[in-house]
Amino acid sequence: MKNTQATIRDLALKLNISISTVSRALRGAQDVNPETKKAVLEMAQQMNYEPNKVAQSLRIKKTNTIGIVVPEIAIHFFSSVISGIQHYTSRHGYSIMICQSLESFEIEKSNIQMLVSNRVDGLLISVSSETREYQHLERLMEKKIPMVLFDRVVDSLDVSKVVVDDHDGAFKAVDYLIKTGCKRIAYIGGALTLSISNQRMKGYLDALKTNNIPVQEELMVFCNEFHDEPIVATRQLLDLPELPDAIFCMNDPVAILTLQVLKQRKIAVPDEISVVGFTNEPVSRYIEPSITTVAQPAYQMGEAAARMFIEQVENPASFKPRMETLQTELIIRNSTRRIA
Amino acid sequence: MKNTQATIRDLALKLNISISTVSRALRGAQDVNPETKKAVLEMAQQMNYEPNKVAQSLRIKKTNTIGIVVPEIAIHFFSSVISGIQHYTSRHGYSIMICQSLESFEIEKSNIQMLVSNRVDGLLISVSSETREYQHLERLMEKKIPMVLFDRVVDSLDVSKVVVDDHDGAFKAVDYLIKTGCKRIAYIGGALTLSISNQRMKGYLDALKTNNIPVQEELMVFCNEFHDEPIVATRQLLDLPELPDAIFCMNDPVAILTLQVLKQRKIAVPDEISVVGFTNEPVSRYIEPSITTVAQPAYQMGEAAARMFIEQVENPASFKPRMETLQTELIIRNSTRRIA
DNA sequence: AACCGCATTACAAACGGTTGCATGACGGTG
DNA sequence: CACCGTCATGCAACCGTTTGTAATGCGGTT
Repeated sequence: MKNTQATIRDLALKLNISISTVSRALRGAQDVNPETKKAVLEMAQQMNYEPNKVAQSLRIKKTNTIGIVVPEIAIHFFSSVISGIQHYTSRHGYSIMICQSLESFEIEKSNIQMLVSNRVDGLLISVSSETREYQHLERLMEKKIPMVLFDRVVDSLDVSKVVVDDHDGAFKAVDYLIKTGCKRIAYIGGALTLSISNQRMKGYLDALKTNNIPVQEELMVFCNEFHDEPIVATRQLLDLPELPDAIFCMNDPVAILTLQVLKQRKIAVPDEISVVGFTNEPVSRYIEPSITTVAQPAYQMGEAAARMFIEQVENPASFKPRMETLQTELIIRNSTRRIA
Repeated sequence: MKNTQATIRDLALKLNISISTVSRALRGAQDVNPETKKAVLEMAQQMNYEPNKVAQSLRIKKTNTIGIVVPEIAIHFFSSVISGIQHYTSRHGYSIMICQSLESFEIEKSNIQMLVSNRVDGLLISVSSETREYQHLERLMEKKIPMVLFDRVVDSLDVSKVVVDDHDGAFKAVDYLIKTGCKRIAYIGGALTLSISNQRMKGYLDALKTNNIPVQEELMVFCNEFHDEPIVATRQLLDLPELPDAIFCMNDPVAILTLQVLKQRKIAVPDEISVVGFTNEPVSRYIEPSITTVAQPAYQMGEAAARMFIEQVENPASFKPRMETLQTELIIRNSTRRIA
């Protein structure tokens, strides 16, 4: 943003024509003499002119920038989603501005405020695990700022969403565990305020029900964060009078911690206890034992969210919020027994 | 960017005072009556006013946005660097705009152009592996746009840089291998156009030299990408008349591929061949065997780059480009033998 | 010669802020 | 009473574009 940057006015001065003509020439308008146009383009090239998007944005009231809020960028799942978003939006001329909430509600709010202040054309958001009020999102809706929620969505809001079929993913995982002969299947989940936690738990419960296995309250534990609590949770399960024969973890990081505790206690996986994760983080493939997990199509989720967003901005009148559900895939590895 | 957003003019109208007074009140200027100020702030609150940063940026010629270009966001190392950058810059009021080059020179150029067009206050760049001309960066320097290169830097340019002591890291790794008794140590590296490849190779060579081990050309192979070529490279090494007793890989992904080939060929690690990686990706800790690797302080690198950048923008006159070198740490795991 | 239509170009007003300078009111001073 | 400094506020220009509308020139008609 230095004075070294040429402006449209500089070009006009040099060529001795008006600013508006230069502007029209640059954007290839119809009613400008081919020769003038040529001269302008050459001069632009020569003076190394770069259009000032800030001025453009102000004038046309559109920044061609989209704001993204994720809990943490360094989590593989989210950076993959972002990749997907970027792949799609960049081809439509959008830049992206990224913020991390670091799972803090306050930071999430200020992130959004900042993005709105920067007049992004819309927002793609995955809410923090701390978020349980939604006025900040409702305000966006009032202001008619296009928004798409992904992965960590808010059920009660009538906005566009892209999610994974968490219920089905969990169901498939637990159903598989049962087919391998497991009967006492435990569940380590997240706070039920998060829709995904809820869905995964329901999938777990439904799989039990479908297979006529009674639900045991003692086999269900919940964590608010996924660094320390899962360790406590696992120990709690292992201290039960009767051991579980499988543990379904709500995501891979939890599964990894669970495996560590099992290793410490010298419990054989999968012979004594099977473990299943969720997400298919790259690690889960390489860890010993490799983890059976429910793969989420992160990149595709990003693309889908981006697609919905673009539809929405290009067609604000006719667009109706909708929810898109992506399917998961159960990836069978070595932390579970084989089907007999 | 809808008409639903209140402007400073709307506030002025409502309060029946001038635009400039509102502006001054909002930014807490000195010479505005406390009461007026209070009224303005209240009205702003009430009307849900959000300053338009686009207009601000245009006027003050500063966007408080910084552009980042990385090869790929979904690589843990880079997303960690970005985390570090964001942590530091957000506290200084900067937003970040992120682009991925996907290791393509052309995309890298267009990324940079786009960011310049958006008038970011500066750029933090890690160049693509394809990049071997630097006019696009030189142009930035001519335009006096602050820039900091990190990790994948360009030696020949006189700009600020943050790197890891690749030479030392490689040296420590190879030296350790030698201390564990290895004598025929192979190296799988990247294209020497990348400064980091170069430095790591030199570290390898110097470690051999220091320990009076002759360099064998046949033990050094180079890859242009890290998905398929490392597999070929490893096989090539294993087909030598005399097997190596260690392989030093230029990064963890290569090490993982190497381990796979070794597993296929049923060669015991580390008993027959030791393997060392570089970067300390999270996977390398969990894979079997866990990989001895040279840890790079990614997050700190981001912070350092951000710090240098801020210094530069806040103090453009006195700032001199400099290079900051961060130290690595050798993390010993199970892919190498113990020191006797 | 006056007029018209057409292609091309210039003018000027926005967009939403910031900021130097002028203005006005007011109390104090000589 | 004229003058002055201070405080608070308003005016207007500006940032770099876009765009509706007016102006210009010109060849062709009547």
